[in-house]
Amino acid sequence: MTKWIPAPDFDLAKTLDSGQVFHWEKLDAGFIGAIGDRPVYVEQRGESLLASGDEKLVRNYFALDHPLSKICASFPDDAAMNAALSFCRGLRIIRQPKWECLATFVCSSMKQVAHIRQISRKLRERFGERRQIDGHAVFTFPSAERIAAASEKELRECALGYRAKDLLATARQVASGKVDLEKLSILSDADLRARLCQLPGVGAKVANCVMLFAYERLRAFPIDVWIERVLRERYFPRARKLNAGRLRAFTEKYFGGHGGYAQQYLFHHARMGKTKNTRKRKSGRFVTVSRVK
DNA sequence: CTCCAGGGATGAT
DNA sequence: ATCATCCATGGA
Repeated sequence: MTKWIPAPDFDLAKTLDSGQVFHWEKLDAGFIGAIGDRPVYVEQRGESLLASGDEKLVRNYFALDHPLSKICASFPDDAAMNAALSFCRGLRIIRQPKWECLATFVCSSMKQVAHIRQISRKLRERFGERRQIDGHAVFTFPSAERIAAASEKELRECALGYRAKDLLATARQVASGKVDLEKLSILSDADLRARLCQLPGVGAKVANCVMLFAYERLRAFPIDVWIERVLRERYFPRARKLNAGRLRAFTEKYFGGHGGYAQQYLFHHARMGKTKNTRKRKSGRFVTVSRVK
Protein backbone atom coordinates (compact mmCIF):
# COMPACT_ATOMS: atom_id res chain seq x y z
CA MET A 1 0.00 0.00 0.00
CA THR A 2 2.96 2.32 0.33
CA LYS A 3 3.66 4.53 -2.63
CA TRP A 4 6.42 6.77 -3.86
CA ILE A 5 5.29 10.28 -4.59
CA PRO A 6 7.54 12.74 -6.41
CA ALA A 7 8.00 15.74 -4.10
CA PRO A 8 10.63 18.12 -5.41
CA ASP A 9 11.15 21.39 -3.60
CA PHE A 10 9.43 20.10 -0.47
CA ASP A 11 10.55 19.80 3.15
CA LEU A 12 8.12 17.62 5.08
CA ALA A 13 9.59 18.19 8.54
CA LYS A 14 9.73 21.96 8.18
CA THR A 15 6.17 22.03 6.85
CA LEU A 16 4.80 19.98 9.72
CA ASP A 17 6.76 21.91 12.35
CA SER A 18 5.92 25.40 11.14
CA GLY A 19 2.87 26.03 13.29
CA GLN A 20 0.19 25.61 10.63
CA VAL A 21 -0.88 22.08 11.59
CA PHE A 22 -0.59 20.49 15.02
CA HIS A 23 -1.34 16.80 15.09
CA TRP A 24 1.43 15.03 13.16
CA GLU A 25 3.74 12.93 15.31
CA LYS A 26 7.16 11.57 14.55
CA LEU A 27 7.36 7.84 13.98
CA ASP A 28 10.59 6.19 12.87
CA ALA A 29 11.97 8.31 10.03
CA GLY A 30 8.58 9.78 9.17
CA PHE A 31 5.30 11.03 10.63
CA ILE A 32 1.90 9.57 11.34
CA GLY A 33 -1.32 11.52 11.38
CA ALA A 34 -4.72 11.87 9.82
CA ILE A 35 -5.66 13.61 6.61
CA GLY A 36 -9.32 14.18 7.16
CA ASP A 37 -10.59 10.81 8.32
CA ARG A 38 -7.78 8.81 6.73
CA PRO A 39 -4.78 7.61 8.74
CA VAL A 40 -1.49 8.25 6.96
CA TYR A 41 2.17 7.49 7.41
CA VAL A 42 4.48 9.73 5.42
CA GLU A 43 8.23 9.86 5.18
CA GLN A 44 10.56 12.00 3.11
CA ARG A 45 13.37 10.38 1.17
CA GLY A 46 15.21 12.92 -0.85
CA GLU A 47 12.98 14.32 -3.54
CA SER A 48 10.19 11.83 -2.86
CA LEU A 49 7.58 11.01 -0.27
CA LEU A 50 7.07 7.47 0.91
CA ALA A 51 3.40 7.46 1.85
CA SER A 52 0.77 4.95 2.81
CA GLY A 53 -2.74 5.50 1.58
CA ASP A 54 -4.29 7.52 -1.19
CA GLU A 55 -1.62 9.17 -3.30
CA LYS A 56 -3.86 11.96 -4.58
CA LEU A 57 -4.99 12.72 -1.05
CA VAL A 58 -1.41 13.11 0.12
CA ARG A 59 -0.31 15.17 -2.85
CA ASN A 60 -3.26 17.52 -2.48
CA TYR A 61 -2.90 17.88 1.29
CA PHE A 62 0.74 18.86 1.11
CA ALA A 63 0.04 21.16 -1.86
CA LEU A 64 2.79 19.59 -3.94
CA ASP A 65 1.25 21.32 -6.94
CA HIS A 66 1.95 24.81 -5.60
CA PRO A 67 4.53 26.47 -7.89
CA LEU A 68 6.88 27.09 -4.99
CA SER A 69 9.73 28.64 -6.94
CA LYS A 70 7.36 31.16 -8.51
CA ILE A 71 5.77 31.87 -5.16
CA CYS A 72 9.13 32.49 -3.52
CA ALA A 73 10.23 34.64 -6.44
CA SER A 74 7.28 36.91 -5.73
CA PHE A 75 8.50 37.72 -2.22
CA PRO A 76 9.90 41.20 -1.62
CA ASP A 77 13.68 41.43 -1.83
CA ASP A 78 14.83 42.56 1.61
CA ALA A 79 17.22 41.24 4.27
CA ALA A 80 14.62 39.78 6.63
CA MET A 81 12.69 38.10 3.84
CA ASN A 82 15.79 36.64 2.20
CA ALA A 83 17.03 35.23 5.49
CA ALA A 84 13.68 33.57 6.11
CA LEU A 85 13.57 32.33 2.54
CA SER A 86 16.89 30.52 2.73
CA PHE A 87 15.99 29.07 6.13
CA CYS A 88 12.56 27.77 5.06
CA ARG A 89 13.30 26.29 1.67
CA GLY A 90 10.75 23.57 0.87
CA LEU A 91 8.15 24.75 3.37
CA ARG A 92 4.67 24.63 1.87
CA ILE A 93 1.28 25.97 2.96
CA ILE A 94 -0.82 22.83 3.14
CA ARG A 95 -4.53 22.38 2.41
CA GLN A 96 -6.28 21.59 5.68
CA PRO A 97 -9.87 20.50 6.21
CA LYS A 98 -11.87 23.62 6.98
CA TRP A 99 -13.60 22.71 10.22
CA GLU A 100 -10.49 21.09 11.64
CA CYS A 101 -8.44 24.19 10.87
CA LEU A 102 -11.06 26.60 12.17
CA ALA A 103 -11.59 24.70 15.41
CA THR A 104 -7.89 24.30 16.05
CA PHE A 105 -7.17 28.00 15.61
CA VAL A 106 -10.12 28.99 17.80
CA CYS A 107 -8.23 27.04 20.47
CA SER A 108 -4.91 28.70 19.64
CA SER A 109 -5.29 32.11 21.22
CA MET A 110 -2.56 32.92 23.73
CA LYS A 111 -1.21 29.40 23.47
CA GLN A 112 2.22 28.22 22.46
CA VAL A 113 2.52 25.78 19.59
CA ALA A 114 3.32 22.96 22.01
CA HIS A 115 0.09 23.70 23.90
CA ILE A 116 -1.98 23.75 20.74
CA ARG A 117 -0.56 20.36 19.83
CA GLN A 118 -1.64 19.07 23.22
CA ILE A 119 -5.15 20.49 22.87
CA SER A 120 -5.48 19.01 19.38
CA ARG A 121 -4.42 15.61 20.67
CA LYS A 122 -6.79 15.67 23.61
CA LEU A 123 -9.76 16.68 21.46
CA ARG A 124 -8.93 13.93 18.99
CA GLU A 125 -8.42 11.23 21.60
CA ARG A 126 -11.59 12.09 23.46
CA PHE A 127 -14.02 13.01 20.69
CA GLY A 128 -12.42 11.83 17.46
CA GLU A 129 -12.54 8.45 15.78
CA ARG A 130 -9.79 5.93 16.23
CA ARG A 131 -8.01 4.74 13.13
CA GLN A 132 -5.07 2.43 12.80
CA ILE A 133 -2.03 2.36 10.60
CA ASP A 134 0.94 0.03 10.78
CA GLY A 135 -0.21 -1.01 14.23
CA HIS A 136 -0.31 2.58 15.49
CA ALA A 137 -3.42 4.43 16.60
CA VAL A 138 -4.34 7.69 14.90
CA PHE A 139 -7.34 9.81 15.82
CA THR A 140 -9.37 11.90 13.41
CA PHE A 141 -10.35 15.43 14.37
CA PRO A 142 -13.89 15.39 15.82
CA SER A 143 -16.68 16.72 13.63
CA ALA A 144 -18.47 19.96 14.47
CA GLU A 145 -21.48 17.82 15.35
CA ARG A 146 -19.47 15.84 17.88
CA ILE A 147 -17.99 18.96 19.49
CA ALA A 148 -21.41 20.61 19.51
CA ALA A 149 -22.79 17.62 21.39
CA ALA A 150 -20.16 17.93 24.12
CA SER A 151 -20.51 20.07 27.21
CA GLU A 152 -18.33 23.06 28.00
CA LYS A 153 -17.05 21.16 31.00
CA GLU A 154 -15.95 18.25 28.85
CA LEU A 155 -14.17 20.62 26.49
CA ARG A 156 -12.43 22.37 29.38
CA GLU A 157 -11.04 19.01 30.39
CA CYS A 158 -9.05 19.13 27.16
CA ALA A 159 -7.00 22.04 28.56
CA LEU A 160 -8.98 24.58 26.58
CA GLY A 161 -9.51 27.04 29.40
CA TYR A 162 -11.62 30.04 28.46
CA ARG A 163 -11.55 28.96 24.80
CA ALA A 164 -14.00 26.12 25.49
CA LYS A 165 -17.02 28.42 25.33
CA ASP A 166 -16.03 29.84 21.93
CA LEU A 167 -15.23 26.44 20.46
CA LEU A 168 -18.58 25.11 21.59
CA ALA A 169 -20.50 28.10 20.24
CA THR A 170 -18.71 27.97 16.90
CA ALA A 171 -19.23 24.21 16.64
CA ARG A 172 -22.95 24.70 17.20
CA GLN A 173 -23.19 27.23 14.39
CA VAL A 174 -21.40 24.90 12.00
CA ALA A 175 -23.24 21.76 13.11
CA SER A 176 -26.65 23.42 12.88
CA GLY A 177 -26.00 24.48 9.32
CA LYS A 178 -26.25 28.15 10.20
CA VAL A 179 -22.78 28.38 8.71
CA ASP A 180 -21.68 26.19 5.79
CA LEU A 181 -17.90 26.33 5.73
CA GLU A 182 -17.70 24.78 2.27
CA LYS A 183 -20.06 27.32 0.74
CA LEU A 184 -17.96 30.18 2.07
CA SER A 185 -15.37 29.22 -0.55
CA ILE A 186 -17.14 31.28 -3.18
CA LEU A 187 -16.74 34.51 -1.22
CA SER A 188 -14.12 37.16 -1.89
CA ASP A 189 -11.27 37.49 0.59
CA ALA A 190 -12.91 40.44 2.31
CA ASP A 191 -16.30 38.78 2.55
CA LEU A 192 -14.85 35.47 3.71
CA ARG A 193 -12.85 37.23 6.42
CA ALA A 194 -15.89 39.17 7.57
CA ARG A 195 -18.00 36.03 7.68
CA LEU A 196 -15.41 34.07 9.64
CA CYS A 197 -15.02 36.95 12.10
CA GLN A 198 -18.71 36.61 12.98
CA LEU A 199 -17.96 33.26 14.59
CA PRO A 200 -17.29 33.25 18.35
CA GLY A 201 -13.59 33.20 19.11
CA VAL A 202 -12.63 34.27 15.60
CA GLY A 203 -10.98 37.64 15.07
CA ALA A 204 -8.79 38.99 12.31
CA LYS A 205 -5.79 36.83 13.17
CA VAL A 206 -7.62 33.51 13.42
CA ALA A 207 -9.68 34.34 10.34
CA ASN A 208 -6.51 34.96 8.35
CA CYS A 209 -5.01 31.67 9.54
CA VAL A 210 -8.12 29.77 8.45
CA MET A 211 -8.18 31.60 5.12
CA LEU A 212 -4.52 30.80 4.50
CA PHE A 213 -4.40 27.22 5.75
CA ALA A 214 -7.87 25.96 4.78
CA TYR A 215 -9.23 28.22 2.03
CA GLU A 216 -6.00 28.55 0.07
CA ARG A 217 -6.13 32.34 0.26
CA LEU A 218 -2.40 32.70 -0.11
CA ARG A 219 -2.61 36.46 0.30
CA ALA A 220 -4.02 36.29 3.85
CA PHE A 221 -1.42 37.58 6.31
CA PRO A 222 -2.02 36.56 9.95
CA ILE A 223 -0.32 38.90 12.42
CA ASP A 224 0.47 37.23 15.73
CA VAL A 225 2.96 38.24 18.42
CA TRP A 226 5.87 36.71 16.48
CA ILE A 227 5.10 38.41 13.19
CA GLU A 228 4.41 41.69 14.91
CA ARG A 229 7.82 41.46 16.56
CA VAL A 230 9.48 40.76 13.19
CA LEU A 231 7.66 43.66 11.55
CA ARG A 232 8.61 46.08 14.30
CA GLU A 233 12.23 45.00 14.56
CA ARG A 234 13.04 44.41 10.90
CA TYR A 235 10.66 46.63 8.95
CA PHE A 236 9.92 49.49 11.36
CA PRO A 237 12.94 49.85 13.62
CA ARG A 238 12.32 52.79 15.95
CA ALA A 239 8.84 53.75 14.83
CA ARG A 240 6.32 55.57 16.95
CA LYS A 241 2.62 54.76 17.12
CA LEU A 242 2.59 51.61 15.03
CA ASN A 243 -0.91 50.29 15.57
CA ALA A 244 -2.63 47.26 14.14
CA GLY A 245 -4.22 49.13 11.28
CA ARG A 246 -0.90 50.55 10.15
CA LEU A 247 0.74 47.13 10.21
CA ARG A 248 -2.11 45.57 8.31
CA ALA A 249 -2.01 48.22 5.61
CA PHE A 250 1.74 47.73 5.20
CA THR A 251 1.66 43.93 4.99
CA GLU A 252 -1.18 43.90 2.49
CA LYS A 253 0.60 46.06 -0.04
CA TYR A 254 4.23 45.13 0.66
CA PHE A 255 4.13 41.32 0.65
CA GLY A 256 1.76 40.99 -2.28
CA GLY A 257 -0.26 38.14 -3.71
CA HIS A 258 1.55 35.40 -1.80
CA GLY A 259 1.83 37.37 1.43
CA GLY A 260 0.59 34.43 3.46
CA TYR A 261 3.51 32.32 2.27
CA ALA A 262 5.94 35.13 3.04
CA GLN A 263 4.37 35.49 6.47
CA GLN A 264 4.74 31.77 7.19
CA TYR A 265 8.42 31.88 6.25
CA LEU A 266 9.02 34.91 8.47
CA PHE A 267 7.09 33.27 11.29
CA HIS A 268 8.91 29.95 11.15
CA HIS A 269 12.32 31.55 10.85
CA ALA A 270 11.70 33.88 13.78
CA ARG A 271 10.26 31.17 15.99
CA MET A 272 13.04 28.68 15.29
CA GLY A 273 15.70 31.32 15.76
CA LYS A 274 14.45 32.11 19.19
CA THR A 275 13.28 28.83 20.63
CA LYS A 276 16.36 26.92 19.61
CA ASN A 277 19.10 29.44 20.13
CA THR A 278 17.56 31.68 22.79
CA ARG A 279 18.39 35.26 22.13
CA LYS A 280 20.91 37.08 24.19
CA ARG A 281 20.78 40.53 25.64
CA LYS A 282 23.66 42.74 24.75
CA SER A 283 24.01 46.21 26.17
CA GLY A 284 20.30 46.58 26.66
CA ARG A 285 19.32 45.60 23.14
CA PHE A 286 18.16 42.35 21.69
CA VAL A 287 20.50 40.74 19.23
CA THR A 288 19.36 37.73 17.30
CA VAL A 289 21.94 34.99 17.34
CA SER A 290 20.85 33.09 14.29
CA ARG A 291 21.26 35.49 11.42
CA VAL A 292 21.26 33.78 8.09
CA LYS A 293 23.42 35.81 5.81
C1' DC B 1 9.57 29.68 40.63
C1' DT B 2 8.27 33.30 36.66
C1' DC B 3 7.38 34.29 31.96
C1' DC B 4 4.63 34.14 28.02
C1' DA B 5 2.12 32.18 24.19
C1' DG B 6 -0.02 31.85 16.12
C1' DG B 7 -6.02 36.61 20.53
C1' DG B 8 -10.75 37.90 21.19
C1' DA B 9 -14.50 40.25 23.53
C1' DT B 10 -15.71 43.89 26.16
C1' DG B 11 -15.90 48.38 28.03
C1' DA B 12 -13.61 52.87 28.73
C1' DT B 13 -11.51 56.87 26.43
C1' DA C 1 -11.78 54.44 15.99
C1' DT C 2 -8.08 53.20 19.35
C1' DC C 3 -6.63 51.34 23.92
C1' DA C 4 -6.65 48.55 28.48
C1' DT C 5 -8.08 44.63 30.76
C1' DC C 6 -9.43 40.08 31.47
C1' DC C 7 -9.75 35.53 30.22
C1' DA C 8 -7.05 29.72 31.79
C1' DT C 9 -3.38 26.80 30.96
C1' DG C 10 1.09 24.66 30.98
C1' DG C 11 5.75 24.22 28.47
C1' DA C 12 10.11 26.37 28.72
